[in-house]
Amino acid sequence: MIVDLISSAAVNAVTKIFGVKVPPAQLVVQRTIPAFRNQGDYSLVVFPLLKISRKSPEETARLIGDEMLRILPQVESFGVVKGYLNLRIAKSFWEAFVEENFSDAVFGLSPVQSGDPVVVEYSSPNTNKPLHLGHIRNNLLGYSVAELLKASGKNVKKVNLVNDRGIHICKSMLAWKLSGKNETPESTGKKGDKLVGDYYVLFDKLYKSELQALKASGKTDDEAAGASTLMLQAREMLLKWEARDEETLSLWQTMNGWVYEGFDVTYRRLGVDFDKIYYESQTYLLGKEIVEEGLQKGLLFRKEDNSVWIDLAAEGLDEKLLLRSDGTSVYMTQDLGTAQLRANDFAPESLVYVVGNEQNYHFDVLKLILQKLGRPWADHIYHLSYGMVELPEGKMKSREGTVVDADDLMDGMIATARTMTEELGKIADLDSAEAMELYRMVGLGALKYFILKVDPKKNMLFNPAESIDFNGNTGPFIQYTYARIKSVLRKAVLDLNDSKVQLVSDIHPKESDLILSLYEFPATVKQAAADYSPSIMANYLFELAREYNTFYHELSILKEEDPAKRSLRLNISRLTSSVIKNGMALLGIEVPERM
RNA sequence: GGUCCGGUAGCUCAGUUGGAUAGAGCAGCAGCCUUCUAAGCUGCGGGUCAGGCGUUCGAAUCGCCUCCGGAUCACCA
Repeated sequence: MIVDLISSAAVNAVTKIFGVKVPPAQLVVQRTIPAFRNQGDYSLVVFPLLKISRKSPEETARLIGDEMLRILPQVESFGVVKGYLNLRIAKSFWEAFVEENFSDAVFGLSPVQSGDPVVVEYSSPNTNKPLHLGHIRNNLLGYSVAELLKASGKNVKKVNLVNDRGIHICKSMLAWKLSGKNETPESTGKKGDKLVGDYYVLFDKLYKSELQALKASGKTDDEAAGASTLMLQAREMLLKWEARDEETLSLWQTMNGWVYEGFDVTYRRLGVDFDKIYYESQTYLLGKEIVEEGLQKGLLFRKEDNSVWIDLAAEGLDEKLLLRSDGTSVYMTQDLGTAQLRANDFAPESLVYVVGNEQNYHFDVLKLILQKLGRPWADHIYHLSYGMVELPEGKMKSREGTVVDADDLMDGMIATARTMTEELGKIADLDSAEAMELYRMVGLGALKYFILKVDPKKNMLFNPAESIDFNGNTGPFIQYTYARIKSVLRKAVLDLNDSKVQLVSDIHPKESDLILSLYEFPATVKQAAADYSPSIMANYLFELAREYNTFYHELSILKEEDPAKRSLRLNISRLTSSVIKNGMALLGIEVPERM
């Protein structure tokens, strides 16, 4: 990297001039701000060196600049503003960069390594609840982070953990049994996950009216809850399930099967996938074994009522329950089992959990328990904690019907993309299948970009009343830029073989801005992966597209007379297109050849 | 109350390990299609970076305090 070259050359220069070897960390090299781009491309901040040089900032910068010019052939000239040494990188360096990479279809992407895998868990749905906007954020983040890690050279395994058992699942089963009239996805035409979700809601409704009736007959809240026959039946059903009762298991399998079919449809549309799917019904028993192990090691303790706990007061946390008094497992028990299973399955380098920030405490505890149990891999558990998606009136609540359904939202985005595209009327010659494909790409591109451009750890706002934009800092803007480049490239087939880039004249500022940005793509991939932050990639791509558009507007490409310039611009265009395509793919966003 | 995370333009958001005059988009106003795709480009207006104190040559960024918002502290998941 040129930044590293500059940095180490500066260290040598300082050593030579002032006789002091400074740590490279003290030297800040950054892209020159637009106001001084006439002086250089990268800037060295010399303020930290004043104590050593004991000269004015300008004088210090000049001395270092002179020496840099001598020892670093990539530096062509320099300028000084206050304590900033602005270095102009030689034209030949950029020419060589473009020439080397313009046709590299995987520029900036590292080949996947075969080392120990990074296991990324995301999605993790509850089979009672159809996917909503919050899940969309989770899925997009998880998918994108996994792709970014791959692109930075990691061996990545994407896994999903399905929350398929427990009292809540019994509730929807019970409601269906009591008043389902044998409805199926086929008989109703409903998506399986929606059908089951409806029964979950129905249970809640029936339960509430039962409570109402009990309270009307003079019972207190607690008494009513205790007397509820519905809740009693749900508990009985859970016991039957744990006892492997055939009829219960069969209903459970049938209804979960409907849900999985429904989820698959949504996952496919979202474009996310998994290498392995775990089910809590298959991990909770292992969790119980781990609790047993903890008891034997004296790490956990049993209360008089038979419940099992861990005391984390020394770590500043509370006592935490690991097994109920009736011996059944809780959330934490299952997650212990799941983590162990994953460690057994993959011998992973690290375990990444994409889970909302409401569970920060849970993951602190999970990691701590596993560490105390002596699992060395527990040190490499990382909770990628992301913020909630809020509506103008606050958090989404399934109970209050304020959730934004994932399928509905995607339908809406695609419909808007269609309206918009038809109004613009540029693709009248596409057949209907191609057109539908374009609407899908653009609609989903807008949605995905809207979500991924925000820093994961921050809460974000979604206002259903204002539709997601298609202009400005949006997915479609970047897709449009791609389609625009491809249009130029289609018309330039012959010129593209001309791969030699040798300019007689200077590089235009718009060209060098763009090249500079392209040059930074590989580092951006690494940065985004290291920070688990797709938003870094999203914002980079927006800047790149914006720079391309100003470049496109100010300079002609195909009509440029000078063949060397034409060739350079075409090659820059081609490289920009592949960076956009590859970068967007890391966000799970497709780009159209035309739009 | 304890712990954690936020607070940047009217709105939605960027802002790398502290670096130059804090940036985009939307909304508003004014321009640009007989010329490679106008989902674009150019310009204008818009800021006490919640507030205060401190560290530093230099603070939106680091530390302390205060205010505001959110999450969490369940024999729910």
